Amino acid sequence: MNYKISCQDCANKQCFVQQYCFADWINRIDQSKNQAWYKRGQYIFREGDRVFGIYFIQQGKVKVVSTGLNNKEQVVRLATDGHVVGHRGYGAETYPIGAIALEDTIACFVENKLLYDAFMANPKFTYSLMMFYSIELRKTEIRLRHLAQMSIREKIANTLLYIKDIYGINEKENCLNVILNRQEIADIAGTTAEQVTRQLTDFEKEKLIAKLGKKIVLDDLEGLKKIIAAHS
Amino acid sequence: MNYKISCQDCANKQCFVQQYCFADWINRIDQSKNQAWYKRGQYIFREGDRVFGIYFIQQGKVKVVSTGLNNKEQVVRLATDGHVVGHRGYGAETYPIGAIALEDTIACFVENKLLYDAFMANPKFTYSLMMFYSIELRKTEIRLRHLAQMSIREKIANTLLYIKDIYGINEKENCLNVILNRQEIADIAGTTAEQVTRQLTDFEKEKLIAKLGKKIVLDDLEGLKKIIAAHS
DNA sequence: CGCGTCCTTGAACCGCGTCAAGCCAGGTGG
DNA sequence: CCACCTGGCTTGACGCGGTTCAAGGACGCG
Repeated sequence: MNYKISCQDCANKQCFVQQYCFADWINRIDQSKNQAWYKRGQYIFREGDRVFGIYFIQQGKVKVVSTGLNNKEQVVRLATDGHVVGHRGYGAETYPIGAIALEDTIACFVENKLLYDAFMANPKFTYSLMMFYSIELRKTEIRLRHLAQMSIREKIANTLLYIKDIYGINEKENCLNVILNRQEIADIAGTTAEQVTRQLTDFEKEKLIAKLGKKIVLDDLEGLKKIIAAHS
Repeated sequence: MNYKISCQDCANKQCFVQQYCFADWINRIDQSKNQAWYKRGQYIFREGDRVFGIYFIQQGKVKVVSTGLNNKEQVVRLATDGHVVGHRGYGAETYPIGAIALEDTIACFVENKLLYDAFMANPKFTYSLMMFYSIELRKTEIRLRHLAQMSIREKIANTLLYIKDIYGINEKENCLNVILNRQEIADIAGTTAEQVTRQLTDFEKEKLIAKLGKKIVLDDLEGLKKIIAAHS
């Protein structure tokens, strides 16, 4: 399965190109875009790679990480369908962060020069991307405060809710729509795998969540929200 | 001193409007912009205020803060001439963060509707703002990782360098171009005033910095950078 | 069945936040 | 000009929360 899905046939109606570019520009982008498949764990790009363009996630789940001391990963953001990753502006030569697929993912790559021309010709496209960044910035600033001020218990409750916000919940089983191990959750929360285990066990005892194999069932959303309520 | 400085006479050549709008649009914005003076400590806007437009800092120094538990402030960003504050998109009704002047500041306020029209008519203007957000996002993501992983010592060294990056250094005395008390530094670093005192004293003993009244002299930039080197 | 990987749990250590007391400098008033 | 006062800065002591280390358990896979 390695054929290219053309923009006309693309199921992702969130795509900024689809929504906001003029028809002839969708065609131009369609023709020169580069589409790639990534398996779970594969890098879409790494810290330090040169920036040649930006990636639109057509379908899948991606984490944006920043590698810190002794290879400790900090997840700075989770992304999914319709989101954009990797655009750090022409100012930056190389990526300050990396992007890794959390499950099988399809991303469309559009190269810098073409993008710039599209920005100049499609005001709504540029505007929508600007808004996207603006919203991401706001979210990141809030996460910043949380990481700085929350206790471990709060951080982990918060992380569960964050994952739910981005990837949603499986209707049938009421569990998080993505499978992450303890270390990966810790990397998002900004703590260690041991603490995640401890807190998840506590949450389970308090009937806030349940474990279903590797899946996490959110039984009591309100209860989790109450834990972080002090941080609004 | 409360007259309005017109865009033609404005000394700030970094301004996105000045740089990237067509002449007739500069005039339109000039006519309807609202210019305001703020003294140190005054709010430009508060958390929860309704969003009516965005502020361009003509001149001055501003901190963007987010009030957490028991009124603890976390500084999410420092801003200065030519920067933009307060634009959180039309999606958000109210400000999730507040902006406070760190010293006397002049800001130009442009209202949402006019802005939108300007975005649609001035591609380079929109583009430049998009880039601005993109860069801010990158910086915030990096700060996120730092807050999550650095020790207090590293956080404070890092904070000093951050302040220097934004506000620069006084050529004559080699000291930071802004006066902040211990608590304000702590709010940026994500720690307490006591820890700031301790570390500054340590840094002074190690000849990395010196205290000149309320000013902080950065004697050994390389030494400070070395402290945080492990976090690249 | 045995091995590897991830999860769990306990215990020890330590960094950091908190509290409290003392200090210093600048400002004010007698 | 000095005494006092106030607010920020400094320093020490203490206790808690969280990281780290280590050992044991559960589960899946060959």
